[in-house]
Amino acid sequence: MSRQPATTDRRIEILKSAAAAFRRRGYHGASVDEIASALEMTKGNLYYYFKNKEEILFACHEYSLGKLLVLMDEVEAESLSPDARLRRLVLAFVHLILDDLHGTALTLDPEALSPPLLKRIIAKRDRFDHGIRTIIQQGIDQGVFKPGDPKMIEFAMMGAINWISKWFDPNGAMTSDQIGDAFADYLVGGLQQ
Amino acid sequence: MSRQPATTDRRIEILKSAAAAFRRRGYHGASVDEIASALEMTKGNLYYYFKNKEEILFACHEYSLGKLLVLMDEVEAESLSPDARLRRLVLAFVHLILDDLHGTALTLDPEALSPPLLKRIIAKRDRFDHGIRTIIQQGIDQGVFKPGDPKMIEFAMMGAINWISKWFDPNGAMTSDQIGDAFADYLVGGLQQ
DNA sequence: TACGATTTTAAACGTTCGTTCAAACTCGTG
DNA sequence: CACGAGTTTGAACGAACGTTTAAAATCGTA
Repeated sequence: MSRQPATTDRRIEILKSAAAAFRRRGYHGASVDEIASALEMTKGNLYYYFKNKEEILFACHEYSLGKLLVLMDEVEAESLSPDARLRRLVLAFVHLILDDLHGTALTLDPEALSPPLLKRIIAKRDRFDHGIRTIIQQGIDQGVFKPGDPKMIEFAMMGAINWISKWFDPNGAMTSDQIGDAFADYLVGGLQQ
Repeated sequence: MSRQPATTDRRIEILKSAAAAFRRRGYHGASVDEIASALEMTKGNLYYYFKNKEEILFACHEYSLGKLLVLMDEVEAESLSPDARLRRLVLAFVHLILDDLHGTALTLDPEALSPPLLKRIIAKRDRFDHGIRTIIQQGIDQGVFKPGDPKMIEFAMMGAINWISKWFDPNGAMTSDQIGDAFADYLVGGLQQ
């Protein structure tokens, strides 16, 4: 286990501050100065760690999607029935979004990225989407899920989960555990026949 | 039936152009000039119809929410069972978003509004949320829906539907009819026991 | 046609923002 | 202590943007 260089830590701090700012105001609404000030650094200093603002947004997406795909790989490695597998993914996804990414997931407007960077993000997201869809299709094929269009169902599920960041209140009554359970019950339970 | 003044028509055209721009680039990412150019008018001219950019965003939200609440009132006036009523609302909601508002609904970042305007938007949105939740609660009480937290279920439903604007492609294979049916099947059908 | 109200224009403004850069500072190591 | 690489600063820039404004154009109507 080699220690990662100090700049990596700093880069991650910047990403967290940037993600928070982007979440609050959107990519164009958040200023570079705002991201830097939250870390008590000057905005010029950010450019020692990142080439420009767009690269920061890109890194945010890479970070989130990376975690998501690791999650997917882990769950795929387990031998579970489609419904158990889907439930585990929903729970883990909700927890990842709320506890780790603090509401940030696929919500940080990717359209703000220039085409070449956007393409790379979409490619990763597609891998995740495809994984979910495959599980749904398997569930339908095996008769544990009601018949339906896996693509539409997956879009609905992902929308429901991604939307959480719009209403979640860390100081509110609902914990991420409760939200995860409620969502799994509704989104996966509703699929079972 | 009195004809509405010409300025009203022009205002609506502006709102449509603005909504499209806001949808593409977000409120801060879309420029006033972009909104005006699409209508072949100068940006200065916009200020004859609206006080400022924020008022345009506010009017977009008022317009959308107004339609949503009219919808809700219409459905409430019909005497239907909770499941039929919820299904009708989901279908109408999907159609409203896709056919009429062209993907715009509660997605146009409301957080960009200043507190006083935001408050008015939230108040309207709450009325709609409450209406949906009431139907879900009635369904649970009457035993046609599985037990669950109406608030979480409503958040999940609204998230799924609002998210449609992120992936919908007007030139794609899915029509708004098909999407509506698929969503109603999954979101309402999954609730029935 | 002529008048007044409505609508549009084009230029200018003040500000904010992303980015650059040369100089200054920090800190571990020889 | 001295050196040099790594890091931070603060000021400056050019461009983009929202908004204002006075003048011009348009249009309905008498």
